[in-house]
Amino acid sequence: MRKILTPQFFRRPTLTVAKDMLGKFLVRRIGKKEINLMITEVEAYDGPEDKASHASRGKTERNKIMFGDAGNWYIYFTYGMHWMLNVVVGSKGYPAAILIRETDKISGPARITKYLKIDKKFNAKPANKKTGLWIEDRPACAGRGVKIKPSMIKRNKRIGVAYAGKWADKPYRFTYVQQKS
DNA sequence: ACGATGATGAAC
DNA sequence: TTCATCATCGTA
Repeated sequence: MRKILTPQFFRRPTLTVAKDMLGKFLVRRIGKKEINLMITEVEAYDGPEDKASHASRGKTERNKIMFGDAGNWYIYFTYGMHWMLNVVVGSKGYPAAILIRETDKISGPARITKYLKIDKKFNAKPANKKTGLWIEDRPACAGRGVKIKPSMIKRNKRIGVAYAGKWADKPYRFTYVQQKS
Protein backbone atom coordinates (compact mmCIF):
# COMPACT_ATOMS: atom_id res chain seq x y z
CA MET A 1 0.00 0.00 0.00
CA ARG A 2 1.94 3.03 -1.29
CA LYS A 3 0.56 6.47 -1.86
CA ILE A 4 2.28 8.93 -4.15
CA LEU A 5 2.12 12.45 -2.71
CA THR A 6 0.23 14.88 -4.94
CA PRO A 7 0.43 18.69 -5.25
CA GLN A 8 -2.24 19.10 -2.58
CA PHE A 9 0.11 17.58 0.00
CA PHE A 10 2.68 20.23 -0.85
CA ARG A 11 0.18 23.08 -1.22
CA ARG A 12 0.08 23.75 2.54
CA PRO A 13 2.04 25.93 4.97
CA THR A 14 5.78 25.48 4.49
CA LEU A 15 6.69 24.32 7.99
CA THR A 16 3.78 21.87 8.09
CA VAL A 17 4.88 20.27 4.85
CA ALA A 18 8.50 20.14 6.03
CA LYS A 19 7.53 18.27 9.19
CA ASP A 20 5.22 15.92 7.29
CA MET A 21 7.91 15.01 4.76
CA LEU A 22 9.92 13.19 7.43
CA GLY A 23 9.48 9.43 7.09
CA LYS A 24 8.21 9.72 3.53
CA PHE A 25 10.05 7.93 0.74
CA LEU A 26 11.95 9.63 -2.03
CA VAL A 27 11.69 7.29 -5.01
CA ARG A 28 13.83 7.39 -8.14
CA ARG A 29 13.24 5.12 -11.11
CA ILE A 30 16.18 4.55 -13.41
CA GLY A 31 15.19 2.13 -16.18
CA LYS A 32 13.54 -0.83 -14.47
CA LYS A 33 15.28 -0.16 -11.19
CA GLU A 34 13.67 1.74 -8.33
CA ILE A 35 15.69 3.34 -5.55
CA ASN A 36 13.89 4.15 -2.29
CA LEU A 37 15.27 6.50 0.34
CA MET A 38 13.42 7.43 3.51
CA ILE A 39 13.60 11.15 4.17
CA THR A 40 15.12 11.85 7.60
CA GLU A 41 16.06 15.54 7.41
CA VAL A 42 14.73 18.56 5.53
CA GLU A 43 15.05 22.34 5.59
CA ALA A 44 12.31 24.87 4.94
CA TYR A 45 12.84 28.03 2.89
CA ASP A 46 9.77 30.07 3.55
CA GLY A 47 8.59 33.14 1.70
CA PRO A 48 10.05 36.37 0.26
CA GLU A 49 11.21 37.67 3.66
CA ASP A 50 13.39 34.66 4.43
CA LYS A 51 16.90 36.03 3.91
CA ALA A 52 18.33 32.50 3.68
CA SER A 53 16.08 31.75 0.71
CA HIS A 54 16.97 32.32 -2.91
CA ALA A 55 13.61 34.09 -3.15
CA SER A 56 14.60 36.87 -0.72
CA ARG A 57 15.82 39.11 -3.56
CA GLY A 58 12.78 38.67 -5.74
CA LYS A 59 12.06 36.47 -8.70
CA THR A 60 15.03 35.59 -10.92
CA GLU A 61 15.67 33.17 -13.77
CA ARG A 62 16.96 30.58 -11.32
CA ASN A 63 14.39 30.84 -8.53
CA LYS A 64 11.22 31.48 -10.54
CA ILE A 65 10.13 27.88 -10.02
CA MET A 66 9.83 28.61 -6.28
CA PHE A 67 7.08 31.10 -7.09
CA GLY A 68 5.11 28.54 -9.06
CA ASP A 69 2.94 25.54 -8.28
CA ALA A 70 3.54 23.27 -5.31
CA GLY A 71 4.76 19.77 -6.00
CA ASN A 72 7.36 20.71 -8.60
CA TRP A 73 11.08 20.10 -8.20
CA TYR A 74 13.40 23.05 -7.68
CA ILE A 75 16.92 21.92 -8.52
CA TYR A 76 19.91 24.20 -8.60
CA PHE A 77 23.68 23.97 -8.93
CA THR A 78 25.98 25.28 -6.22
CA TYR A 79 29.63 25.41 -5.14
CA GLY A 80 30.61 24.68 -8.71
CA MET A 81 29.83 20.98 -8.39
CA HIS A 82 26.71 20.09 -6.42
CA TRP A 83 23.02 19.72 -7.24
CA MET A 84 20.45 20.52 -4.56
CA LEU A 85 17.05 18.85 -4.53
CA ASN A 86 14.04 20.86 -3.32
CA VAL A 87 10.31 20.52 -3.72
CA VAL A 88 8.18 23.64 -4.15
CA VAL A 89 5.50 24.10 -1.47
CA GLY A 90 2.75 26.52 -0.49
CA SER A 91 0.43 28.59 -2.64
CA LYS A 92 1.21 29.75 -6.13
CA GLY A 93 2.93 33.14 -6.05
CA TYR A 94 4.36 32.55 -2.57
CA PRO A 95 8.00 31.44 -2.93
CA ALA A 96 8.79 28.48 -0.70
CA ALA A 97 10.58 25.16 -0.98
CA ILE A 98 11.84 22.25 1.08
CA LEU A 99 15.43 21.06 0.73
CA ILE A 100 15.91 17.31 1.14
CA ARG A 101 19.06 17.14 3.24
CA GLU A 102 19.31 13.59 4.57
CA THR A 103 17.82 10.12 4.06
CA ASP A 104 18.20 6.80 5.84
CA LYS A 105 20.74 5.40 3.38
CA ILE A 106 22.41 8.58 2.11
CA SER A 107 23.34 11.70 4.11
CA GLY A 108 24.01 15.15 2.66
CA PRO A 109 22.00 16.99 0.00
CA ALA A 110 24.70 16.78 -2.66
CA ARG A 111 25.32 13.10 -2.00
CA ILE A 112 21.64 12.34 -2.43
CA THR A 113 21.46 13.93 -5.88
CA LYS A 114 24.69 12.26 -6.93
CA TYR A 115 23.44 8.86 -5.77
CA LEU A 116 20.07 9.27 -7.52
CA LYS A 117 21.56 10.84 -10.67
CA ILE A 118 19.56 14.03 -10.30
CA ASP A 119 20.52 17.23 -12.10
CA LYS A 120 18.91 20.20 -13.82
CA LYS A 121 16.85 18.03 -16.14
CA PHE A 122 14.41 17.55 -13.26
CA ASN A 123 14.11 21.26 -12.51
CA ALA A 124 10.52 22.57 -12.77
CA LYS A 125 9.20 19.04 -13.41
CA PRO A 126 6.39 17.70 -11.22
CA ALA A 127 7.14 15.10 -8.58
CA ASN A 128 5.32 12.10 -10.01
CA LYS A 129 5.89 8.68 -11.49
CA LYS A 130 6.15 9.98 -15.03
CA THR A 131 9.21 12.11 -14.32
CA GLY A 132 10.94 9.19 -12.57
CA LEU A 133 11.29 11.06 -9.28
CA TRP A 134 8.56 11.32 -6.69
CA ILE A 135 7.70 11.04 -2.99
CA GLU A 136 5.57 8.30 -1.41
CA ASP A 137 3.80 7.74 1.87
CA ARG A 138 3.88 4.21 3.22
CA PRO A 139 2.29 2.60 6.25
CA ALA A 140 4.49 1.46 9.12
CA CYS A 141 3.84 -2.17 8.26
CA ALA A 142 5.42 -1.97 4.80
CA GLY A 143 9.15 -2.50 4.88
CA ARG A 144 11.03 0.52 6.21
CA GLY A 145 7.90 2.64 6.64
CA VAL A 146 7.54 4.36 10.00
CA LYS A 147 4.98 6.35 11.92
CA ILE A 148 6.46 9.71 12.88
CA LYS A 149 5.40 11.11 16.23
CA PRO A 150 6.09 14.72 17.27
CA SER A 151 8.56 13.50 19.89
CA MET A 152 10.69 12.01 17.12
CA ILE A 153 11.18 15.35 15.38
CA LYS A 154 14.05 17.67 16.27
CA ARG A 155 14.18 21.26 15.08
CA ASN A 156 17.45 23.13 14.56
CA LYS A 157 18.99 26.02 12.67
CA ARG A 158 19.55 25.53 8.98
CA ILE A 159 23.01 24.64 7.67
CA GLY A 160 25.18 26.99 5.63
CA VAL A 161 23.04 30.12 5.95
CA ALA A 162 24.98 32.10 8.57
CA TYR A 163 24.81 35.17 6.31
CA ALA A 164 21.03 35.42 6.73
CA GLY A 165 20.89 37.55 9.91
CA LYS A 166 18.02 36.65 12.23
CA TRP A 167 16.75 34.19 9.62
CA ALA A 168 19.88 32.10 10.17
CA ASP A 169 18.63 31.29 13.67
CA LYS A 170 15.14 30.13 12.71
CA PRO A 171 14.56 26.45 13.57
CA TYR A 172 13.66 25.53 10.02
CA ARG A 173 15.66 22.28 9.88
CA PHE A 174 13.59 19.23 10.77
CA THR A 175 15.24 15.94 11.66
CA TYR A 176 13.68 12.55 12.30
CA VAL A 177 15.44 10.96 15.25
CA GLN A 178 15.05 7.25 15.89
CA GLN A 179 13.87 6.50 19.42
CA LYS A 180 16.23 4.46 21.58
CA SER A 181 14.48 1.30 22.74
C1' DA B 1 40.88 24.08 7.87
C1' DC B 2 40.60 24.55 3.18
C1' DG B 3 40.41 24.00 -1.84
C1' DA B 4 37.64 22.36 -5.70
C1' DT B 5 34.84 24.42 -9.33
C1' DG B 6 31.22 27.01 -12.16
C1' DA B 7 26.52 29.06 -12.33
C1' DT B 8 24.19 33.02 -10.69
C1' DG B 9 22.96 37.71 -9.80
C1' DA B 10 24.27 42.36 -8.99
C1' DA B 11 27.19 45.98 -10.07
C1' DC B 12 29.52 48.49 -13.37
C1' DT C 1 31.61 42.18 -18.75
C1' DT C 2 33.44 41.41 -14.38
C1' DC C 3 33.32 39.80 -9.76
C1' DA C 4 31.94 38.07 -5.22
C1' DT C 5 29.19 34.60 -3.55
C1' DC C 6 27.52 30.08 -2.63
C1' DA C 7 21.04 25.83 1.01
C1' DT C 8 28.61 21.29 -0.04
C1' DC C 9 32.01 17.67 0.27
C1' DG C 10 36.40 15.26 0.55
C1' DT C 11 40.80 15.49 2.12
C1' DA C 12 44.04 17.15 5.59
